[in-house]
Amino acid sequence: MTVASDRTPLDRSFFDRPVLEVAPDLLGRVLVRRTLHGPIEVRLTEVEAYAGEADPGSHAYRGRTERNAVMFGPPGHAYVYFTYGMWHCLNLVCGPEGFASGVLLRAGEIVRGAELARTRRATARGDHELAKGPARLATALEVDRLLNGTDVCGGRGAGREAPMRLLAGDPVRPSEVLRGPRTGVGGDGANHPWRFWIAGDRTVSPYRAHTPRRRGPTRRPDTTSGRT
DNA sequence: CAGTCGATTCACT
DNA sequence: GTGAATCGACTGA
Repeated sequence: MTVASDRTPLDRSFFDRPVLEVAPDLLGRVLVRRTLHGPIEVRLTEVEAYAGEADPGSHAYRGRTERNAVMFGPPGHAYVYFTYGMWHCLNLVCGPEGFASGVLLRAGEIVRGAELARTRRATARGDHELAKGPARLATALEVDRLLNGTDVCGGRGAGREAPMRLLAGDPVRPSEVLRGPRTGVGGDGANHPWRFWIAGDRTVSPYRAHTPRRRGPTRRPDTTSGRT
């Protein structure tokens, strides 16, 4: 018998803890995304922690920039970035403020609004693939840079109108949580086991090691042909 | 200011 | 398993 998911919104104190404590605690929680066409809800099954300016794998490494500014702000806000010229990824900022930590939401199970999600994720072969991967999750939830900085704890008055909220859901038992190295992270940041996922869940994305960019001859404009 | 490459995904061999 | 797609942030000169 399945216990009904707890729809109590999580408040800011949930995020105002060390990121390595928050990350595994996010598994089984439910993120509600309110779109123009209706709500989409995802039960988080895979996350990764990024731990401050000293973490070589983090966008916050080497300090604050315009892009990563949200990570340096208060916990409970969304850090959304654009990558590979076509994808968005969604993070939730953790405490303490100024430490620049965040949790990348890597995968989840769409538990409401699958039809809506499917319109943006037409190539998904099954519902379990709708949010199987960080860019897929952001796409399924219609998350883009406009949501960067969004308060997911919904301050006063933001309640029902908030574009994103995090609900208590059904946190998983520690015995169900596995951890390992972060996906796609290279260099000195590769070895920390800061990726957390729910054991045996089909919506968890496959691990991939960092793939260094193929170094080819740089194609520069051919100045030896054409008119001179 | 130009070069490099990314917390990825998809099509194809 | 390999390579392309695609653009903007970041870096170093």
